[in-house]
Amino acid sequence: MADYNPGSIEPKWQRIWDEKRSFAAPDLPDGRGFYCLEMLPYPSGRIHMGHVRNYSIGDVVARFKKMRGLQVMHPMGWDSFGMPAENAAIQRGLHPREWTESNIVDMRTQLKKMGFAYDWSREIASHRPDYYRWNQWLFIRMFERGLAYRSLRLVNWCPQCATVLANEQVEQGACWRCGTPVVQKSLDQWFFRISRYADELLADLDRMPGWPEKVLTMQRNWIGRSEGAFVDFRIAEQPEADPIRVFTTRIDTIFGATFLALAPGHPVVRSLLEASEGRAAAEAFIAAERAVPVGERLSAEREKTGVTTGRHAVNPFTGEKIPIWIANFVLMEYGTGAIMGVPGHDERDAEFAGRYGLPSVPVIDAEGRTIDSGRFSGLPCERARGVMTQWANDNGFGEASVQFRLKDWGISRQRYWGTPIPMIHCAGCGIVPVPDADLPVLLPDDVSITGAGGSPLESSPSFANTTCPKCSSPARRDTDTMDTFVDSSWYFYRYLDPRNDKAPFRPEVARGWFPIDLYIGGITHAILHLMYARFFSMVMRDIGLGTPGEPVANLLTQGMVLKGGTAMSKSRGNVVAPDEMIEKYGADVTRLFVLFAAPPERDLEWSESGIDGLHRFARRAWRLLDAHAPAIVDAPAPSGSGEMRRRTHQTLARVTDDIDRRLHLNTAISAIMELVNAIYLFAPPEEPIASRSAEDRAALKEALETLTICLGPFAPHMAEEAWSMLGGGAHRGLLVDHRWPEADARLLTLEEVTIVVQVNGKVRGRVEVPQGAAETLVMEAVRRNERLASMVFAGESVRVVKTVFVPDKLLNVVVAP
RNA sequence: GCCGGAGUGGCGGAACUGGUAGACGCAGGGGACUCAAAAUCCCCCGAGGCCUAGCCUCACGAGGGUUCGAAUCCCUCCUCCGGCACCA
Repeated sequence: MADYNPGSIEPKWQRIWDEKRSFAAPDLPDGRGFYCLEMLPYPSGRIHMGHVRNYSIGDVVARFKKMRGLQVMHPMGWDSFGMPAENAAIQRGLHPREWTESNIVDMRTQLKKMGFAYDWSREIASHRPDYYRWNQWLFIRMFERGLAYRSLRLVNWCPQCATVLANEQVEQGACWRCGTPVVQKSLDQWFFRISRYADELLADLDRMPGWPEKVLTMQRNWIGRSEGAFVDFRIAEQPEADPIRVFTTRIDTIFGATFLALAPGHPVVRSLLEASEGRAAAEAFIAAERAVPVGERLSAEREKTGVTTGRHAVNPFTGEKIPIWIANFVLMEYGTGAIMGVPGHDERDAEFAGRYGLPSVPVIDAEGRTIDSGRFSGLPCERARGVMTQWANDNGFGEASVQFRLKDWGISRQRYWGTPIPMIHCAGCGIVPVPDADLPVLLPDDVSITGAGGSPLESSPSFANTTCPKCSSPARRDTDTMDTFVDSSWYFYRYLDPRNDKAPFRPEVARGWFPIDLYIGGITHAILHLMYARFFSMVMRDIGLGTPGEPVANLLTQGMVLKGGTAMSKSRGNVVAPDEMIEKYGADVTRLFVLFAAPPERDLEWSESGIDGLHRFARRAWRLLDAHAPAIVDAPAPSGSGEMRRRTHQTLARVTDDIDRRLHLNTAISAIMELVNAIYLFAPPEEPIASRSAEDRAALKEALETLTICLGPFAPHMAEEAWSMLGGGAHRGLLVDHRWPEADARLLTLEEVTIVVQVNGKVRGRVEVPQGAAETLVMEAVRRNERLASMVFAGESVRVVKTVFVPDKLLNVVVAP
């Protein structure tokens, strides 16, 4: 008799799994592979409860699939480039590399203490040259295909972080990291042409049943496809100049256009204003707009203001001259930066027109047909759009067009702790990629990291100064680094071939393991990371790396771990440290709690009494196993069909289905709890089992073994210890290598079943009948039941209208007075 | 505003394909063991009512509908959470 002591059994089994390389995955699966992936952590220093939850969910699935006989790929690594390392360097004078490496050591130790079944031989870390070298290699391949390009662009600039932010990193006009309002700045930047894949990224979403609807919707919104048309408006005062092109989704309302509006940054503005008396006022307006931070500029609440140019556009459909305005609500970033204003059918245009006294002309009637639209009058809107677009096309002043909200991905960062962009700027040759043979371009060490603006790499002469690979004359390296989202966009391929120094990975391993069977991570990555990961997979496919277009077959977005209703965070002081929980309860109980307290996709409220409950359960299960194991080690296989056996197989069936099909890990655990309760009643630990019948002992052995197997994925250490006790010692194989059994279907059904009897749909009683009994037999039983019979067969007063019979479950008798 | 998700006991949550609403756990109550306590084990635990060994009525955000039967399907509405949002 030994108390449940996780402090001793957990390290013991962790060591044994490690020594036996229990979780090593083959480079290539033999056709029965399962890739179970969890989002890799940033090595901030400590594992938090969110990690524990995320990785516990994945670990249950990985261990279960392995026991099911699949070859499981379950790797772990580090998303180890990023700003916190630089901040630590500034604050503590540590080199980002030292800080990062030491955090990795600490966090790896913590993960190992949780007993996660990772193949640690595949561990990767994105800050190491053998990883980021392939970021550079991929960048150059993308450059060669026009997928990486340089462009001077107004960018989102965070004054606090002194860096450029992608649109995706701007949240309500503020920096996603520090919350500082973002401003506009014009900078030469590298971009990835994700827009080239917009159609594919969108279309695939309709064929991804393994992703949550929520995420699919978020991605659809983000891509923001809209169908419409370009229409060219000539400038009345400058008939020889290029016309102004607008984008509209409502060409059917063009007869109601009463003005044309340009974004303040539209390139035509300059020539338009030449010799215009409104020039001074217009330029003042444009200058004022430029000073407005991006976030404020894009806010829908902002008042719509503008200024007239004094020029006019000619509506190609009507020949009418309409005034050209510059308006703050027209965005250069979307469409053509120019719109036609239709106050009659667009709220924003109406607001603007109202302010400046521009007319409003309705051109759609109540039935949704065009009116006062010349030869196009009387058509339903939808049809009018097609006809009018065609007409514009035929006459050379327009064409159908599809616009996307999705912008190309700006990846240049003026930071130190990231992948150096492998490009060289030569005065004679222009922009030249670093030859593959010279990769990786290493991050230099002679850099002072101050946190001031600009790229830290510029402060390293040894880095910045180089020679042109083409002409050998002195040249300068690009001193920006890549957005760290690049690192995490393809890491899951590198796990498959982590030490390959010839290529990012071999195409055959990607083909063999992909797509990822289950990817688990936070909903916070629903857009950014998961969109980029899809994009990269498509790009790598097109480069010929053997990747599928869609890398992830099934996605699980797990909820947050809350305390007191809010996310755990240092600033709120409501953080529960996983270490302390392991110390106090052990890894198994910690795992059980985070899995039991809520279904995986929902938020989970941390509760001290809740974890106590799971601790109680673990000890309870342990007492049973510990008390009975010696007496039933040699028990034979059971042959009967008693209640204990039925409960055992029922539990096995439920747990199997809950993990395999439903991913309802909380109900799987509750099923195991029910089995423990049932075994307690069948064979309390304090009553010796030796005096019971052989069949009882056999049934108990089966129950305890099944309990142990079911506990395996959830509380693996305790289960492994119990497994060795039930096998009479360590000489039987490990539980992690044991085959997960099938429930015996014959034992799942009862000989006698309880049929619910309803009268007019209300439950009125129950009758016992043999399993599979026909309706007539059930009716007989009802007739024998005094109470039910009085309701159903009360002579003249009631009449049975019909019956509804569900075999082995329910009989509904419909009666009328 | 548009799009998604969700509303079930004191609490976390079950109820999968329309078929006994509240599994399992927490909190609470009672009992057993104990000199006592802790630990442990067993039982009770939605609300109201009555002719109180039992039975009835109500109850799954609100209201309607479909159905023999609805937490589950349909319609309308309310609330909360999340995403997008001057995107033409």
